[in-house]
Amino acid sequence: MKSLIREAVVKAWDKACSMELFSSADIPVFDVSDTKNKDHGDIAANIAMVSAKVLKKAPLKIAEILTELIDEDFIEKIEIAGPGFINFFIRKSSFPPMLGEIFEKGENFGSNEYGLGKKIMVEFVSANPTGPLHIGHGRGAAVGDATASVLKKCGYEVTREYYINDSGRQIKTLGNSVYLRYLELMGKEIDFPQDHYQGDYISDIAKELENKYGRSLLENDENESVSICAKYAADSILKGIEEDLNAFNVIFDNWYSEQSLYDSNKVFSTIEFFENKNLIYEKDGAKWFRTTDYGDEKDRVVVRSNGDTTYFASDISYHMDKFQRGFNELVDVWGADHHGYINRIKACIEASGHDSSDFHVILVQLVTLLRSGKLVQMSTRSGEFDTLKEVVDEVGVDAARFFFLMRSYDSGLDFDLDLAKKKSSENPVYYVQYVHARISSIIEKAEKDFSYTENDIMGADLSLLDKDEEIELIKTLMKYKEAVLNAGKEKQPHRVTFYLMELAGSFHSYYNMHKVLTEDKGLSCSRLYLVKAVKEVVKNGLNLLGVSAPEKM
RNA sequence: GCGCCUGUAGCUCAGCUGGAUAGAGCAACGGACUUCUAAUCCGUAGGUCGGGGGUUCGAAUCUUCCCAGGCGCGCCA
Repeated sequence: MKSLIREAVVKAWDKACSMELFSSADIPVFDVSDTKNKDHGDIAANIAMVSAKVLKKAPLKIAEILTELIDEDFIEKIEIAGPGFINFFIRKSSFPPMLGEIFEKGENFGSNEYGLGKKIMVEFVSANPTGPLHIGHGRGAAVGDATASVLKKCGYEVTREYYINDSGRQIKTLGNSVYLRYLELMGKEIDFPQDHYQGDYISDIAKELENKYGRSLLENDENESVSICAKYAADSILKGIEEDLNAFNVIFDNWYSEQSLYDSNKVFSTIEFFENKNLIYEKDGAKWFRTTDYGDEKDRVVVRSNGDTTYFASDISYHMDKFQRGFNELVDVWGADHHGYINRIKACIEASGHDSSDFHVILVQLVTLLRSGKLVQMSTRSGEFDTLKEVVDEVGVDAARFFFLMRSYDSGLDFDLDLAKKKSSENPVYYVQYVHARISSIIEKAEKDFSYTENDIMGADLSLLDKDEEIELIKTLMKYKEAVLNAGKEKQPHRVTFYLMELAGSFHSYYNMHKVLTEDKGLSCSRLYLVKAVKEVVKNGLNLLGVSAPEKM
């Protein structure tokens, strides 16, 4: 609709130019937007104000000229208001036919071609395989997954990837932690260091190793045993992570191992590549990347003076590899505490000749858990849970995902466990899902009690949809496309969540105001048509969020 | 000290690529179930958009300086 208005305005502009009413032929950038206020019609354009300067005419005069040159069937009337807004009132009857698109496109309704022809990778969670996922990872998982879904709907070819930090010091520490617990099981006195992994899951893994190897690990060389422990523990924890994610409806296309970057020599060749470009230099026995050349605050070490590469080194290599694999754009979902890392990665991307604007970091802010209005301690030592699995087990996948996506990721989130479980009006998940269940129930009744068939509904006379609430609902439905596009452009999946809450509100109002099923078959079927369209869009949107659309509640 | 994020109704937050009278949910108050699911709806009340300057036809939105909170500033990952 907006694009039709835009076309009409452009047409009028050209006409005005050819009639020499306007001096300039270049049409300035202008907005065509939905109005907030009904008195302002359905759609407003600000072209008169925007072009006042170039045309050297008063906005009201420009608006007057343009409106006289616009003549379209679907426009009922045009008004000039305020400082020069042109307000368009759309003929009511032009709204209901728009619903057809929803059924024609089905699952593809809402999709657009914004990212067509582009490959994009969304890398998210990527938690170290040294312990179970906690609630913060859950937020990252929900945000990353929904972002990926939205991007796909925006035409991108999307890959969801998990980067496994299965190399380096923390894996050694993990192996050591497990080995020590294993020794403990073998009856040895141990001294368990504070900086090792404290959780009970470490002892559980040690027990598994006992079952598998008996006492034989004692006989091996210690280094070898530790590395067996490390490998086993990382695999086992990673498997648990994958299970928890699957249970959370998050499926990755690819699991990418950091170690593989070393095995294939990619880390080394990346360093060499930048050394040849004179972007890596030696100082104090270490190798430094000249990230300050590209806007970073200080240069960063890639190879320590003891010869070990840093995490940063493999991470550069990893990001280079992403581009080499043919991705045009990269999205990384990180915890907010990693924000200091952005500039150095961007620096390397620029240094490698890629455009850092193709690299988007979604910084997900902290999650805190609330029970009975009180903060749940997030320490692993306390008896209270903080793992993703426990939260999902308690509140369910739908509520958890919806809550994570209910606000902008750069706002902190207080996850209220009691609210998430509550089956009442306070809980927004059900507010949206209820729409789907209600409509399902109406349709079932229409078929059973009234014997209205699918054909009756699809062939309904849409001109009967003329109530204000119906037009409102149709307008809201059509806004879905815009919500998806903006969510994709901005990489902000919460826009879809907010849209769904708006649509749900619009539907519930309508439902309470007008009965769908009546003895009047014609009217009933046209309303069923409308309501079915709502059902489609709700399902479509919930699907993007990874939340189910129940038939019954 | 420097950098990033945040500050909008009593609470939790949208709105931030500049647009008209700043929105929603919860909480509060008053109403609506012989009805397609009341997990719902309708209404009332609630605001110096943290504060001051600047940019312009127009600022919650852009800019600058302050104030407050969170996070980050390793040859850790």
